[in-house]
Amino acid sequence: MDEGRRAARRQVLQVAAKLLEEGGSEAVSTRAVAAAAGITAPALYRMFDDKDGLLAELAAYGFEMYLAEKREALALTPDDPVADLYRGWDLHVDFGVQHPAFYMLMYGTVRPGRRPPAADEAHALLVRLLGRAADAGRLRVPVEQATRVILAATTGATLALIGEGPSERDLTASARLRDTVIASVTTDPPASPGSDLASRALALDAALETALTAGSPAADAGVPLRATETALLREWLQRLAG
Amino acid sequence: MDEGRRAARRQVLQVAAKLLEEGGSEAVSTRAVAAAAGITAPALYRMFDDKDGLLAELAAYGFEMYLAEKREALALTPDDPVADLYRGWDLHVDFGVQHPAFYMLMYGTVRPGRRPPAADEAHALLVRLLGRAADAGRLRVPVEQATRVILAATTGATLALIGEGPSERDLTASARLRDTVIASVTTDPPASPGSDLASRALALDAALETALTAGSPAADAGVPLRATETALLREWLQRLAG
DNA sequence: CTCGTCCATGGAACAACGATATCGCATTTT
DNA sequence: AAAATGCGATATCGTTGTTCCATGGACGAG
Repeated sequence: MDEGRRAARRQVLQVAAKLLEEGGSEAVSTRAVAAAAGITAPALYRMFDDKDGLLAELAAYGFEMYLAEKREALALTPDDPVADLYRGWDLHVDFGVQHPAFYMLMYGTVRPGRRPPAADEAHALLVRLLGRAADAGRLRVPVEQATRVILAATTGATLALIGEGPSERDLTASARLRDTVIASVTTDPPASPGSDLASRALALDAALETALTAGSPAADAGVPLRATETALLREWLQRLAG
Repeated sequence: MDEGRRAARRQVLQVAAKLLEEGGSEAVSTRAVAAAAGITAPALYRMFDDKDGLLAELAAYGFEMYLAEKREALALTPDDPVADLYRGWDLHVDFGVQHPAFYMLMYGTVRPGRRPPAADEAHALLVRLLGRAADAGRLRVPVEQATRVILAATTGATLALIGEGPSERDLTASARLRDTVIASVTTDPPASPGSDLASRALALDAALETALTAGSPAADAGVPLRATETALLREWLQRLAG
């Protein structure tokens, strides 16, 4: 009857999860969990060794919920690895603001020595996402480094959002940080040569314009071309941009 | 004799800080602090109302240390607001990894309702730094938003570094995130027209190169210039870059 | 069917914690 | 000088994490 054991554990974890979501981490005491689960304190101590053991399994339970949500939502996108990164960020932040106590338990409790082993699954999911991006040639840094950067930024943004009350919550900062960080580790989709040429030509033309009109007369001292040459150059630039 | 009160408070806070740094947050119990400070529990409860009050003032004490370090180090730079942002990031992270327990108390304890009032000083310092950058025209987003973005990214990076053991600590991720985030809210320094021209000319030349060598022969279909014209254009671009 | 052994169980208890009331003493006031 | 007042320390309360020990039931042997 080992199955009964696991079912009992799961039921205890469910009631502990309910206590955590409703009353925060302070509501999760061994006595409260045991009483709410209809068992006695020593029984709970036989299931999970410590309170730390209970909290560790509770965190694992949270990661299960998190991964279930995330996998379900990510399965919809067929194959755009970078778009999956954006969706992954938003799902992570959403989970954090909708389950703040769980999120604090899962990501906010950092102890210099301890690393929650349950977090490795979520870590692996992010690594897999980034691995697919790397396989598609859309990553400009190693997967390992991209993982660290994205994870740090995501948890920072989520914890900041949790810290603000639900009223003054400003999602634009999270969105900005998301766009910036993801753009910094990924590369743009292969653009058509024409548009790339066009933008660069326009930029060079604008730079020439400012260089020529900066200091009134004889301003072309910084431009190592004759006036006729720059004129023809700018005409070609216009044609490239067109 | 109100001064004696404040001196006593300060001494209690100092011994509490020592307990915190040596034994982590678990070592900071009202009894331990009172015993180590040579006072009794009720005396400690008269100085600070609650344990939360003690922890709040302890966090304020930490922010004092933090701001002292930061102001001292930042005073050295005369006036390059964006460089100050980089230094501010590194100082923040350094403080976090060197005082993990204090950092967790100051930045890691986020409760949906409570905001530590002592953090406002550090927040104000960052706002001041960003305000100077904005005055210098180096900010491309409002100060408020830049503050949120930088603070979230910094705390995320620092908490991640604290979470890793002191052995496998990887500072490159923090540096990469720092460069990315700061670059995303600031604008490049007004470059001299010459160097600006040079970089843009080089970029356009590279784009031309890829456009020409992309698809084997007759690749100049996307370049609306004759072969001789592109040759002369590229020569001028080289001269601009030189 | 009865008995004995083994083991999970749960009530009770221990230690430490946050927090407070009661008592004694010193100082001040009339 | 006697009463009043304010302060600090001892003792205490309720709660938490954790464990001990007696109890009771399950299960195999005779």
